[in-house]
Amino acid sequence: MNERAGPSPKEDGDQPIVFIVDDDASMRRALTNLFESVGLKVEAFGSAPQLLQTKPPEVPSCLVLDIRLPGTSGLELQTDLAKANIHTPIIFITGHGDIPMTVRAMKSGAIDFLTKPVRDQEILDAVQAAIERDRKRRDLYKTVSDVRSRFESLTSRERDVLSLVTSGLMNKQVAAQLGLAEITVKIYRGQIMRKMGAKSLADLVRMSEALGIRPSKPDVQT
Amino acid sequence: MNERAGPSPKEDGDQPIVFIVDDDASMRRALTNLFESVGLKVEAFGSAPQLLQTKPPEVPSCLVLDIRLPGTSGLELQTDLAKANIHTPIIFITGHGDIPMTVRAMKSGAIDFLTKPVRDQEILDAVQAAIERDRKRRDLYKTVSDVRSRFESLTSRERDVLSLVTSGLMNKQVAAQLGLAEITVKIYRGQIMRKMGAKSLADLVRMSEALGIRPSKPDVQT
DNA sequence: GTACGGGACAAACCTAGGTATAGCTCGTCT
DNA sequence: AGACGAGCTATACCTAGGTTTGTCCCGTAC
Repeated sequence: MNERAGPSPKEDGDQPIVFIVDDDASMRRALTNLFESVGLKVEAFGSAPQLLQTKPPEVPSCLVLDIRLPGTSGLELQTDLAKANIHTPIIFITGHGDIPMTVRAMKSGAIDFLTKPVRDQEILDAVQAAIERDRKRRDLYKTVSDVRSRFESLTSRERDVLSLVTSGLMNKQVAAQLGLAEITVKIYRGQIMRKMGAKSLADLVRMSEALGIRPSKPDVQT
Repeated sequence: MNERAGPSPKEDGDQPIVFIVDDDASMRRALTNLFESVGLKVEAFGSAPQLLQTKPPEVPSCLVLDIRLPGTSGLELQTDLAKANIHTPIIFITGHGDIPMTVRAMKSGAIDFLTKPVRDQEILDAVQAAIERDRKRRDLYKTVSDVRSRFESLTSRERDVLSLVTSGLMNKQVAAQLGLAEITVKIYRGQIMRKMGAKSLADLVRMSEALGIRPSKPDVQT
């Protein structure tokens, strides 16, 4: 069913995966067939703990959850995943949901909440949108965590200088604030540019924005 | 009921307003009393067109909408407001809502969706959260639109230079790309700094980020 | 103890950024 | 026609940014 023919090193490069969690085996089968019919990889589980035992996916993916699951409910699973810092987009499916449930799920970031019977096109669209969102989220995350790891390679003094420089101060002002000589700041600044991989001050400013190193305000003078 | 005593110039400085749209007069009264009891200003309407006739508020505010309204439904009103570029947070109240309605409302940005009977504390919390969100939205909007109006005072050449400078190019590189002399770029650059009210290149980069003037990527070299 | 890395600084040197003054063309508004 | 603003440039001058080479102190890991 799933066309994985053993340890083939290529092939699953960026192939998205749909995870299904539903206690109803016939539902799992139906959804699996549906998703595979449009070329998506699928992994299906009967309960929340089974899903949690697998390692978080490294490719764009989404979850299709029945809200009523034995043991951990779909909503609890959503909370647990959020706590575990796993932000795979979730699509809920429900037979007997109510409005407060829906609101809670949507407020917690669910991308859709479908009621049974689910039309094929409806859930395919939802899955497509969810995977697209996850792809974007992953792209952003990759960029930011790359910058963060560079930032962590800075010494504490270099970080001091970074934050003052990106806040717009001149070298001499940075030096004054840190009680250093201007030449020292210049040297640190060069080291920062190299370690951060920034080609220009503009790059550095953007990186520090991404890291959340804010000075005060998008400072404007009248 | 509404304690506005004529044209008093002070008093409504940043006083938030709750707008209510509900065709049930007794419900309007109950909600109005509830909100006023905690010191909130209230304006209540019986239908969507009545609300649309008033000018968009200039203070943090939120909407409390019954989803079933005569004529334009709550959901349609939400869409209309979005089209009119009015992004006041919306709290829906419903007696007989269903899940697809809820999902649609939440996907379109509603902050909450409550079912009757509504507990007092529940809706007060929702209103508080909505007003807080609107306050933040307004703050951000004010900052960005200030920057945008400065940007609009730039000549087209100045804008060219701005985008290349904030993308990290040196003056001579900007000059080469635009077919100008370096000195010309320097002079435009100075004019840009003055017109934009930027105290430093870092400021200018942040402003261009806020304006969505992106070069390509948070450019990193390995 | 010594080797190593962080932190700090200096002299010398070069490039980049930025201002003031002045002068030119071109199109448009009056 | 004349004034005006955008666009463009030059000379001259000054400040800010940035690298290289070399030196010193200190704490810690081996």
